[in-house]
Parts: sequence; C-alpha cells; structure tokens
Amino acid sequence: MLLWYNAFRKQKDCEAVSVKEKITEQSIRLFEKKGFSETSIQDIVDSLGVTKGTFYYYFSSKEELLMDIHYKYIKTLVENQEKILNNVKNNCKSKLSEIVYMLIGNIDIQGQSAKIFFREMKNLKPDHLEKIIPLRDQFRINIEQLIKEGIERGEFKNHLNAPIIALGILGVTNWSYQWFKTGGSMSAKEVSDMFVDMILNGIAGH
Amino acid sequence: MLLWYNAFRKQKDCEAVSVKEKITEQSIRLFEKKGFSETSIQDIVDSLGVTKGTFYYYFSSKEELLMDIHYKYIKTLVENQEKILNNVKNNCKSKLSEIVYMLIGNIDIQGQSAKIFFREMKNLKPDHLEKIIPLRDQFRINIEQLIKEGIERGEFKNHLNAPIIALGILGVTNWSYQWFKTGGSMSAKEVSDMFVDMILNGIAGH
DNA sequence: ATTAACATACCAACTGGTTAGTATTTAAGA
DNA sequence: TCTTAAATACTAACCAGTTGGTATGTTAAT
Repeated sequence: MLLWYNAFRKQKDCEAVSVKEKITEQSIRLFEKKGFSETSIQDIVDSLGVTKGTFYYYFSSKEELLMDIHYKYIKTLVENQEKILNNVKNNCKSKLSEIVYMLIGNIDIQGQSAKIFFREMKNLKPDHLEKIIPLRDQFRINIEQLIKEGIERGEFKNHLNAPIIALGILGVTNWSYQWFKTGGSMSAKEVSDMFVDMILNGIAGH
Repeated sequence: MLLWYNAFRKQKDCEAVSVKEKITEQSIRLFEKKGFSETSIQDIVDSLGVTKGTFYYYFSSKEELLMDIHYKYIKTLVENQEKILNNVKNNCKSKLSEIVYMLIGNIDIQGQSAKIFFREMKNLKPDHLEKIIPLRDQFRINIEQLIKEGIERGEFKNHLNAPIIALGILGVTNWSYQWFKTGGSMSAKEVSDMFVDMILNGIAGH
C-alpha cells in the first residue's frame, strides 16, 4: 500500500513541473517585469493557456500567491545564511565573505524573486507580513551578530557600529540585484571578491 | 509688459504653493506609501479637495506626472553631485565623502521621491524613459570617474575595478533610503561618516 | 468677450473574485 | 471484474466595483 503510494508519488515527481509550480514560476517572471499590480491574473493564466478557475483552484487570492513567492525567497535565504554561520571551522571574515558570495551567486536563481521581494512587499496585508518581516529581520540581525562577534574576537575594528555596518553590507549586496547579470563580463565570484575586499580593507591607498 | 509679468510671477511665488505643485507633492506622498498603480487619480484629487478636471488641466496623463517626479529627483541629484565634483579645492576622498553625505542628508527632503524613483520606473513608457536613463547613468559614471581619478592620483588603491566599486558605493547609499529615518537615533552625518570610513578604510582589524 | 482655472457627469475597458458545471481519474464495494 | 461514488483538476460565464481618460459645462478675472 505504502509502496504503491510512493510509486505514484515518484511518477508525479518525475513528470514535468506541476501546474501550481508553473503558475508560480510564470508569475515571478511577470511580476518582476511588469510589477504585481500591473500584472492581472488574466495575464498569468493567458500566458500558460489555462483559465482563471485554475488559478483560484490553487491559490485563494492573488495576494496569497505573492506571499508564497516572498516566503520561499526569504526562507531559502535565511537557511543558506545559517548553514554558513553554523560552520564552526570558519572565522568571522570567512563567514562574511561566504554570505556575500552566496547572495551574489544566487542572483541567477533568485534574482527575479529578490526584485519582487524588495519592490512589492507593500502589497502584502498585515496578516501575511507577519510571516515575512521576522525572517527578513532575522537575516539582518544575523549579520549584525556576526559583526559583533568579529569585533569581540579582534577580527574587526572595535569602534564599529554593528547595526549600521550590517545595513551597509546589505546595501552593497542587495543593490547588486538591480544591475548584476549572470553571463556578463564579470562572474559572481569576481564581483563578490571585490566587494568583500572593499568591505574588509577599504579602497583608500596607503 | 515684462515688469507686469514679473509682478504677476512674484505674486504667485509668494502665494502658497500652486495647485500643480500641491498635486505633485501629494502624489509623491501617496505613490511612496501605496505605489503608483495602487494610487488612483481619484485618490489624489480627493485628498486635495479638487476634481479630476483639475488634474487633467495640469497633467496630460498619470504617467506624465510620474515622469515629472522622476525628472525632478534625478536632475537635482546630478546637479548637487556635479557641484561637489567641480569644487577644485577638494581631493577625491573628500569629494566621495561629500557625495555620500549629500545622498544620505537629502533623505528627509528627497526620500519619498527616491523610493518612487527606484521602485516605479517600470511604469514609464520608452519615450519618457529616454529622458531619465541618461541622467541616472550620468550619476553613476561620475562616481566611476571619481574613482578612476583617485586611483591615478594615488588616493585609492590601484587594483580597483572602478565600475564595480562605483556600484558598491551606490548600493550602500541607495539602500539607506530603505531604512534611514530622519530624527532617529543616528544623524545623517553620523551614518555617512561610518559608511565613508567603511568604504575608505574597511572594517578588518589590523 | 475671452480666457484661465476649475467642476460635473460620464464611459468603455478592465479588475479580482465567484459560481455552477464537467471531463477524467481514483477507490471501494458487489 | 464491473459498477459506481467521490475526489481531482479544471472551464466558461458572469459580477460588482474601479480605472484612466474625455467631453462638456461653469465662473471669475481681465
């Protein structure tokens, strides 16, 4: 019975992506390009050759879909970040370096979701925001903590204001979602190396 | 004739802001809070106690109003930037420092316009974009040039990639529009000093 | 009498969302 | 094995409300 069920599941898993996943993927593309409010449910379903009924079979509202996109994005980000932070072998500098690289390296996978995340959060109602904001804050606070730990361990200068520096670093990385294109003249590794160098050592000559 | 015209202008200048300016100011407030598409022309005119006839007397379309807001924002920014760059008394480090302070100091005046600028540009049609994009690029290229000049003069390290560093600096400053509040625990000067210190000298301990 | 600066009333198009219905697949009983 | 009830995965048609935009007044000042 269980075997049979698993065989069924396996068959489904091997198939092309589900209709719900297709709707989500296509919506990410359209929301990024045209904006959330400027994209109608009709636009989404037309581009997939289905009808609005199908949409409302899988999602209870347009806003719930937006919430889904936001949640998947920030959840993945925090998880990746905490994997890096929990690696006891690395010092604070290495951890910071890895986080910057993780953020820029993921642009080709999560870039569109990131743009939506930064731009369309105002379209979420308070109920849904309550699930998103704590994760967003967690990501920032984790960087703050990393800076503080680095100061205590002597890896970073001790006059730094950790919350402000954290926001500065987030600025550098988050802004790259606005301009970085995978496959351009610079690789994600090259760009993040330059940013890490700037953040750690500055640009002033000796 | 000219005197009469000037007297008329003077009278207008001394009056409270014109209806057109009121519409623009209120629109900036509403667009920043709710978004461009989520704010109807009805919302705008209702909040001012006028009617749609008034709106279309001053603006030919909703998009033209958005264009006006974009243009005023980026024009002012480039002008302020070039005033700083043209001051021959300062070296490159000082100029960079002043630009960072100018950007963060202006958040209370231009903060709402900035958010609209970064978020709602997709709502401009190609015709209107052509007036905005060159100015936006100019601002970035001016920073690139400043970095290059600083490298040549030995003020900045010579291994730097100027375009990437410029985008990094723009990230730090532009992102501050997302979180910096005037009247908070930190002043604009304190924040920009910390950012300039990070950009010039880095955060790594010696 | 003309014009600047508005107000009123209206429209076609589109919006998110609902509902009633249907073909197909699955599950269980006879 | 055959029948059948139920669940799945949709479709087509529709609704009430809202949108940007327009066409036609109105009024006060010159």
